[in-house]
Amino acid sequence: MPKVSDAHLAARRDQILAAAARCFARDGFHRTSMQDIVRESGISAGLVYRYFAGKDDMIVAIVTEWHDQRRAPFRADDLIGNYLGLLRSIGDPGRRDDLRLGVQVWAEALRSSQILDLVRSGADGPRADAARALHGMTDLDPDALARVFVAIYQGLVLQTAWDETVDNAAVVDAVAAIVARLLPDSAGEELQ
Amino acid sequence: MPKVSDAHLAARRDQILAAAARCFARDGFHRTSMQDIVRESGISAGLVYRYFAGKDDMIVAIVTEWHDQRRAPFRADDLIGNYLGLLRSIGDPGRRDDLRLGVQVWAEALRSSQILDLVRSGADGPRADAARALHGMTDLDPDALARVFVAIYQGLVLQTAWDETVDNAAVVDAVAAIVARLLPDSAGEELQ
Amino acid sequence: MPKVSDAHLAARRDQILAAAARCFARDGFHRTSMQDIVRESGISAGLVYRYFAGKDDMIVAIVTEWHDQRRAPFRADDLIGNYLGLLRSIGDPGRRDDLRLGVQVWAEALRSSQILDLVRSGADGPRADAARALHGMTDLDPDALARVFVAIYQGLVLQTAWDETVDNAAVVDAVAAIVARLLPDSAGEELQ
Amino acid sequence: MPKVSDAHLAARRDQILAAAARCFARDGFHRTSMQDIVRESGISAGLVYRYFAGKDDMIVAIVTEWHDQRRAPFRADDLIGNYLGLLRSIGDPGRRDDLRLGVQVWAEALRSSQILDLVRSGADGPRADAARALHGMTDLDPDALARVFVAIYQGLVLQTAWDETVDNAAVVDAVAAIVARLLPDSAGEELQ
DNA sequence: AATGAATGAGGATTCATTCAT
DNA sequence: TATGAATGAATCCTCATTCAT
Repeated sequence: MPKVSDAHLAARRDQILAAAARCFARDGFHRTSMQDIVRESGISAGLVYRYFAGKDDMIVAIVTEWHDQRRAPFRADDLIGNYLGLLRSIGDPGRRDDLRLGVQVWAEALRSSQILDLVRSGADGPRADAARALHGMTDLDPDALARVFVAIYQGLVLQTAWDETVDNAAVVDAVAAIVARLLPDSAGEELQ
Repeated sequence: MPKVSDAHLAARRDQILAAAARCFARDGFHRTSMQDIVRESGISAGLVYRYFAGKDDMIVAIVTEWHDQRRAPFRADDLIGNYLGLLRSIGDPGRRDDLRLGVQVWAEALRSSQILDLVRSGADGPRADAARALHGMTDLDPDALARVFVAIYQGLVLQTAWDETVDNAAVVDAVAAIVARLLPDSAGEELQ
Repeated sequence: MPKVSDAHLAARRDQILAAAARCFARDGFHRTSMQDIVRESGISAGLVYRYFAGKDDMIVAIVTEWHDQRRAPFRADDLIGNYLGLLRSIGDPGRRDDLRLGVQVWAEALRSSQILDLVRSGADGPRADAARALHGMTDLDPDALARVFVAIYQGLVLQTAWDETVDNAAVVDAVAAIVARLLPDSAGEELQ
Repeated sequence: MPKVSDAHLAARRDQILAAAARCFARDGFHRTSMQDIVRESGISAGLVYRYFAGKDDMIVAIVTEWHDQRRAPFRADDLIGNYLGLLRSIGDPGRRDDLRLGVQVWAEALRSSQILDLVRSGADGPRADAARALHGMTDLDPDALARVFVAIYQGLVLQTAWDETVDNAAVVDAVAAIVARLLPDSAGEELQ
């Protein structure tokens, strides 16, 4: 009976992960010490290790969660609308830490094949979906075009992480206009 | 006191920076120890500290150099040609470490305002130049459009750093086609 | 408050001690964590502390029990037979952990005066008994001879703990022969 | 040129090993912290790790050195004299820590196969030599007899480690007398 | 100029023990 | 009685940096 509820366990885990995410977003993975996370989470060092085998394990958990939250777009039927919505969400002030964390994850993927696999599995699927959808909508290479759209997303994340004053709406409008000219047929039905 | 030539000093400095760049590209800034750099450079620890005040100073030097090498494009008169050339250079296998280092720098810019300033000063100028040049070439917002082109560059760097098998030529072709449709007037004179 | 029977309490205690003995025999006292014992015993950490004040207390309990089981020989009237039986028991495969634990106890006795007292009180009495019995049976110094016989026992324990393939029977035969030559009068009546 | 002499390096290493040996003899391997060794040696933590890869490596070095110092006896032509000299040396007050360390090593050999190999390789050779030499000197099983003599040595080490008041001379005399009766032919030439 | 030995604070992780349930 | 979540001091080890040579 001292065994606490699963909800409590899950909440604790989230508490640690949230604190870790804040730390990682602020200082990067390898300038964040476990003590930092302990302080930020208000949970003792020993307990953190009951939830995560170590720092690396926590990083993997963070990245996994990060990607789980970002799966939706690129998939649905309203591809372009979803994409533009995704771009728009980059401008949400509440997502600042999210963007920063994302950039740290990108860098970490270059060091850790495990992280790279997570990042790729989160990006390759949607990109392939997008490429498939682009078939027939344009005479340009659909795979290349999908890469370009992903690149725009990534670059905008980066620029916004660096500088929150980026005029997101203007960029989204520009991208929408580009899309409209590249895929004129889709404009009527798919643009929001 | 055997005073050595300035050329010798500069060569030493480059030797250290080159070794550091390899280490940083491989392991990131904060998973690279000074010992790693000492080993990789073949230069003693003590001497490294006569060229650089510390690790942070070395990171700044690396980033400064990294941006100095990337200044040219976006400036010249043949803006679009330069841009596409820049994109194309991402596919150069010899630049792999460069791309990886770049991604690490992006992440580090989120931690260090000094690095952020360097990164911004390296990006803002060209982007402003580009925006100015785009004035009159299109009815889209030039600033937003410039951001989009920078984003494409950044995203392509990231995707290529993760996966060297990216079909760079196809992406460059797609971007060229996009540019041609967005800026039809410029096509004749500026596209390579 | 569900007061349980004394038998239950004793069984619990033995369950913990048996698990601890296995752990200690395998890893030594100070490379065995309380968690190891918790795992091995299947009893919760909290409960372990209701039976033992702490790890040191458990070690004392283990050593006490270990010596209680080893008191018989050297005392009885058939001194030599008992001694040889004791040597023979070292070869019993079922006592492997016992031997290993014994060696750990010997080492621990060098650290803890409490353990040393236990070990000595377990050894000094029998040795004195043996010395007394040897009086008149030999012209050698009885105390020294008793020490030699104890040493043979200890060394054989050690060698067998290290290497279970030791030919115990051959060693016991050799010791019996030595005894027979040293104490010829006793041979007829006392050797098994 | 800041590279110090090999003699200095060796002296440093010995300084650390000597301090470690004192600590290990006092507290055992796993109750001695690296900080203890740092304090005892007067050498900084970082430097210790330039000489030894870690605690385990230091233990191995200690055990290796310990056995190197104990190789001589059992080998020479004057087997019995050497053996008795070895027993006698156990009583040397200056070797107290040595004995204590030895007992810790015996216990550690049960945990670490690397230590066990060292211990065995230090003991098996001499024992085999002794057994060979005993062939023809007695009608008892030479291998078993060799084991008994080794056991006497080990047991005497243990008893002396526990209690420095053991009357070593009396025990050595007793053992000499036993040897004289078991191996009467050898008495004249080999006993000291 | 150049070396690399030396430092000690700081890093991740484990552990004996306690306590709310 | 019994649980196991929770603690935080202590452990092993690494690292940026300095300094005698």
